[in-house]
Parts: sequence; structure tokens; C-alpha cells
Amino acid sequence: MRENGAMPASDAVDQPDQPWNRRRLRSTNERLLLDRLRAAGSASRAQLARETGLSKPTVSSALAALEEAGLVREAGTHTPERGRMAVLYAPDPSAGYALGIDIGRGWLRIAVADLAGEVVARSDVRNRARTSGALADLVVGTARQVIAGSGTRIEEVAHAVVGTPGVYDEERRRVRYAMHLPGWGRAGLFDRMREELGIPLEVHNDANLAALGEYSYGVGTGSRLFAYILIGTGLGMGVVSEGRLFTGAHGGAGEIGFLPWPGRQKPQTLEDAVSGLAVVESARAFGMTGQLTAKAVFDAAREGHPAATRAVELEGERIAHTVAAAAAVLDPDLVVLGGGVGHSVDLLLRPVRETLRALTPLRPKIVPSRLGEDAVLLGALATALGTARDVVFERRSTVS
Amino acid sequence: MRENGAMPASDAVDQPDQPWNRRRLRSTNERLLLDRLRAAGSASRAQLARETGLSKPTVSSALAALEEAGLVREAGTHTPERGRMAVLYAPDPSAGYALGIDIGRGWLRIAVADLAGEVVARSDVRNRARTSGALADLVVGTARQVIAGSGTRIEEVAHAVVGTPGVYDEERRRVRYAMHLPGWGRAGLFDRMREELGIPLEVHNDANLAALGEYSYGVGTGSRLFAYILIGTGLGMGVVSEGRLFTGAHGGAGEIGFLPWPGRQKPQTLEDAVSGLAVVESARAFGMTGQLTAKAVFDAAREGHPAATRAVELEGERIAHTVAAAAAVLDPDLVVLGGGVGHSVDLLLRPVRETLRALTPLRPKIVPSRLGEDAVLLGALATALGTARDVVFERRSTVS
DNA sequence: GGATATAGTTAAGGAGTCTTACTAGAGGCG
DNA sequence: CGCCTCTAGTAAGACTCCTTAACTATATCC
Repeated sequence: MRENGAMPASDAVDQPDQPWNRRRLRSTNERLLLDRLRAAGSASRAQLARETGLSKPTVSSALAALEEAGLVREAGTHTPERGRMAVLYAPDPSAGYALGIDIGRGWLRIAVADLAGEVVARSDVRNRARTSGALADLVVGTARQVIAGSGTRIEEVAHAVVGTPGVYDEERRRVRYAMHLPGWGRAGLFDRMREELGIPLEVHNDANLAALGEYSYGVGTGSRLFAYILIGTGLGMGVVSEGRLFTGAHGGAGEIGFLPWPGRQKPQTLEDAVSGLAVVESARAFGMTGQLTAKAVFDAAREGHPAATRAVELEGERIAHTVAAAAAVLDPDLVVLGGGVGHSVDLLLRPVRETLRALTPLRPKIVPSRLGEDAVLLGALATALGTARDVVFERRSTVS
Repeated sequence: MRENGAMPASDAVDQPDQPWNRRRLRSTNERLLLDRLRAAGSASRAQLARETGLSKPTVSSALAALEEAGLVREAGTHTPERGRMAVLYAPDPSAGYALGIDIGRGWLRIAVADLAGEVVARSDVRNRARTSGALADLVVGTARQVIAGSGTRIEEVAHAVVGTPGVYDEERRRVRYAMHLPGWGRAGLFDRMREELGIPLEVHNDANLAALGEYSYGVGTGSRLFAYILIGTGLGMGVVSEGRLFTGAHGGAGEIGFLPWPGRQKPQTLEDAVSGLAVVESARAFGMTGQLTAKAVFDAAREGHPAATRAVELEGERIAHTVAAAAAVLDPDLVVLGGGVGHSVDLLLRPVRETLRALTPLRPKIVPSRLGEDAVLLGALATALGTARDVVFERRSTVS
């Protein structure tokens, strides 16, 4: 959880080695109220006092401070069965904004969301950049446009998160293992973007963010430990444990592309055997001809083409091996399949489950992604939002 | 982290949804000082004030309260270069005790440690119990003896942790997957022990505890994410992430016995292929004869016996597959090999590393266990200590 | 012996919370 | 309609705990 480029102020929140003086006490209580409001949507002061255990005067005073700082605002009224009318308070979504960026081989997706998580502007553009420099420029330019289009000022964007293939190496300031983006491993690329945008920028692996996206907005909600397997041009896995991203020692957790795979001739890695291209290859081996893409093979299988069907079966078996490895090591309660094959998961589920039954007694629930192509972007937004909320909260006292 | 049998009071410490009233403020500061003393060994009041950022009067008053509660005591003096002599304070190790229990197929090991982590009594007895009931009785009896031998009263033992093969199912109150202990899967066994002992009892997987032991007292210290692979009668893995046990959704993380393993004929699980018995089997297949044990094969290999050497090589290759799977999924910075093969890791390291090099570009550091057979027991103690410290601290105000 | 530096205490003041008591407003009911 | 009851919210003072500042105690250095 320490691979962010710019150190966000969020750390101040739960540092156990800090003295707890009165100011900190007040701050903690304000935070408690804000989080509670966020969870409940809106609430009256009396209600908050009951729920948090704080006294009514304390709630009133803390809430007044939050309103003063612009983090909270009145949001209508509520009349109880009998008794006086209550004034409701709610978090002010426009207290700050978060930026999410999904850099994929085919598409670049950028969105701005307010603190409530509502997307207020979004842009999807084709990634036609030939060089890493051009791609970086495209990212910065598009981000500026999206922010402008959202009607917010750049200073209001408190935090940004970028999703990219590969693993960001914090020390060397570059991405490793980004096979499918030429030149993307250059050092300092993200520093440049951060500088040109003027927004704290955090870089994460795309599969990890997709997992977090699916956890926050999709089918993973409430799971204690779930794994998101992203099958597309490459192969990746993101793991969310107790609501937090599980990144491993160097941010490389879930790089299941490197799982050993028992090939017929020699050991090769799983990525060669499971990624989108492999489906095409095996379909060809089974006798399909013509200009094939993974999508074409799946479409053919859906119409009953025998070679395509067998290729899909084989792909399912391969994915099952991935799931089996993840299940044995991680013990997830949910496995989500997503990525390029997202539209074809219906075809894959049966062979995956059948193979899994033969492989291992551990059989976690396997479901298709709900967010599809948007998982990475939404995950980036969710992550950026988390930090943005902290940043905006920390800022409140110094600004006013 | 929620598979403990008795809910420890530790949860009160960092519940973010609790109001932060004045009492809590004081409590947090006392805890801060206590933890700091624990880390430093001993310190003067002025020193603590400097390090924590609290004022001198606050430190004095909080420390007086801690001393009153028996958690802290004077521990000599220290004379600075110049200036008045300082009175040093240190945590009182005898403020409470923790009990660690390692239930293995061959041995039962039980130890009591004081709050400083010092083992004050220990007993290792052969596990000759034929039934699960007899084993439970043996555990309770031996535990009572050890506690008596340590010169402490049972009420002073604040928490106990048991390590056992298999996964403890909190809901059904029984152990699952404990293949090698007959009848050990019976429900309510641990509830009985807890009741008869009168100590809060927490149950964990033995490989998990071994990992925690190696993290706390062995070679894993400071690792961000490390995996402990326990190879013995069975096969297990424990994962420690950021100092905390990684248990998965149902406490089954690291059950790599269930990893699919490409057998020659049909898919079988890895446990069959890697556990101690497998070494014997393959040695026999390579032509060794006689009454073989895993230890005998390793000894023969050490003396150059060709069949034994080949069997060990094969074992190394198999372990490498395990490591490769763990590395791809978890991205550890350290992998520790331990368990029954602990004494033979020197023979295995080379083949493991060589095979790994061919399998995957990810190559985490691989080292042998430092604690050997004691890893599980020490891990249980370390875990129990963590909770015991919390319990004793929480108790302080109500007792006095 | 005085200057200086460190350890620790005492006294005064301040910040934030709690308790208690009150006012404000909305129905129910005789 | 007036009164009662119930809920929301405010006001005032007590209480707790922290901090600052000043002070005492004790050691070394010159």
C-alpha cells in the first residue's frame, strides 16, 4: 500500500505513534461523523449523537466545524413520528474531486468523480500513440480536457490514480513487465505526467485496480477475500483482502502470468497458454481457418462451430488451473473473471467449473465481471476517491 | 484474523467507530507509552516525552497510572553526560502470561511466556494419544503442568493459542482437513479444552503459526511479505503480510496441499507429490531398498547415494513448483523452507533454485528455517502474546 | 562556587467533552 | 383550545486531561 508516487496526507489518519492531544481528539471525532454521514447518506444531529455515542452538543459543534470547512451541508429535513422537525446533514460531494485514468493498449479512459463517487465527466479515446512520450502527452491532454469538461478547477482535484499494465517500481520510477505497450518501461514517465498535471498521481497495476473496482462497484461487494482474473491481451490477477488491495512485497502480487504451466514440450509460463492469443492458436490447431481473433472464436463457439467449441473448452481448462492455484494459495470466497473475455464468460463458466472439480476440492464461487471494460477505470476512481477524501479532510483546518 | 475461539478484548483498541471521549484519549496515550517502552526496553520519563511528543507532566501522570496498574515498573537509573540522574521505567514482564500449544502428529509442545516474550516454562511430550479425546486430555493436563511449573497462577495466563494441522472452522467449532490426526475433526474439542483450562483459547493452522514464529523470532523479521513452506508429513504454507497473518476468506489460505500438480497419469494434488512420504516413494522407484524414511533418504543423499540423490533432486524440483506458484500469486520477498525437511534444506536449496530459474522470472529469496521444529510453538506464543498484551492492558482500569 | 544542562514536579490555563437544564417545535388528546 | 408528551437542538457550567511555564533537584564543567 505504499506504491503511491506522491505521498498523500492520508497517512496522518492512522499513525499509532502520534500523541493524542485534544486537537487530534476533535479531528478524530469529526472524521467519525463524516464517515458515518457518508455511510448513511444523511442524518440529523440527534441521530448522529445516538449512533456514535457522542453527546449532542459535541455533535453540533463538530458538525458546525465541518460545515464551516465545506465538507458537510444541510440536506433537507425529516419529521419524526412526533416531535420537532430535524435538520438533516449530508457530506458535500463537491468538496473535492478524484481523477481516474485507465491506460490500456487499445483505449485510454479518464474520468472525474466527486467525493460522493459520482462520475461528473468522462472521456474514452483510442490509444493510437506510437511512443511512450506521445501516450504520456495524450494522457495529460485528455485529463485536462475531462477536468475542464467537468466544470471543476484543477486545484479541486485532490488525487489521481493511474491503472496500467505491469508493475510500477517506486524506486526506479518506472513500470516493469509492461509487455504490450512499447517503451512504457521508461523511467520518469509518470513523474512527468504528475508534474504537468499538478495533481498527486498514484500508479497501480490494472488488474489490481479492476479488482478494487469490482469490489467497490461490482459483484465483489462484501467479499472478505476475492480475486479478479483479468484475461485479455495479457493475463493478470488482482486480489482484494478485507477491502484493501493485496499487493505483495513489491507490488507484484497476482502476476499469475508467471505461473509455471506444464506445456507439452518444455516449461513455459501460463500467460502464453491462457491469454487471448492462445484461444486463437488452439482454434487454428483444431482446424479453424481465416482471419481469427479471440472474439471471432468465441462467436463461432456460440454458434456451435466444433473446432471453436473445443478451443473454448481448452481455454476453460486453462483458466481452471489458474483459479485452482489462486484458490489453494489465497482461499478466496469469490473469483471474478473479467477482461477481454468478459463478454464470453458464459461460454467459459461450465468448462472452468468442471475442470476445477477434477483438480481440487477447493471450489470458490466463480462469477463473471459486472463492470466489464469499466472495471479498471472505476477501480482507479475508487482508489483515488479514498485518498482524495483523506486529503480534503486533512486540508480543512489549514484552509479555513 | 477472526478465527479465534474466544473473542479477545483486543478489538477495543482500534475500533474506528467508537467515540473518542476523554477517557479514551488517556487510554490511548497510556498505550502509546507502554508500546514505546516495550520497543525501547526501558526509558526515562523525559526521554518518553521527547520521543512521543507528549508533555512531561502528561508522561509522568500516565506512567504513574501504569505503574499503579502493575504494567510498568522502575528499572534502574541512567546518568546522562551531565545533568540529573534519570529514573528508568520498563514494562513489567510479569504483568501477565501467554500460553502456546503446538499439537503435532508426533509431538505435543507447550510453553508459557511472560509479557516480554521470555519462555518461563516448557514441556515437550510425545503424542501417543490414540483418540482425539485422549489427545485433548493430554493437552489440558500438560498445559496445567507447564503453568504450575512456571510458578504462575492460571488467572495470570491471559491468552492461549493452539497450533494444529488443518483449518479451524469457527462456525462449526471443529477442524477441517486434518488428515493425519485421527478423529481430530470432531466438533467441540477445542471448546472442551478452553472450558477445562479456563483460558481464552484461539486455534490456528500450524503452518500459519510457524510463519508467524519465523517472522517474530526467526529469519522473517522485517519482511514485508513472506511465505513459510512447511514440508513434513503434510504440506502447508503460512503467509505473513505486513506483520499480520494472511488467512484468506475462511482461514484456508496457504493450503497448497490442494495445488493441482501435473502427475503423469491423472491430475492429483501436490500434497501427494511433495510431502515426506513422496521422497521415500521416489527413492524406492529409483532403486533404493530397505526400511526407508524421509530422513534416511536425505542422509543417504548426503553421503552420495545415487538413487537417494536423484530422489532429493526430484523433491527439490517439486518444491520449486510450489514456490513458483506462491511467488506468482503472492510476490513474497522471502520464502522460508521448514518442517520435517528442515535439517535437509541444505541439500534441497540448489535443486530448488535451479528448477525455479527455469520455471519463472520471479525468484524470491529462499532460505531455510532458523527455528526448525520450534517454529509452530514460538508462533503460537507470539500470537498469544499479542492478544495477552491487549487483554492485560484493557484489564488494568477495571482491576484497580 | 557559579554556569549550564538534564530530570522531574507544581501551578495555571486552555481545549474539548459531558451533564444537566432549558427552549423550540410538532403532534395527540381531552 | 390548552395542555401534555415527545423529539431536536442550544446554553451554561463542571470535569478531564493536556500544555505551557516556572520551578526544584541534581549532575558535570570550568
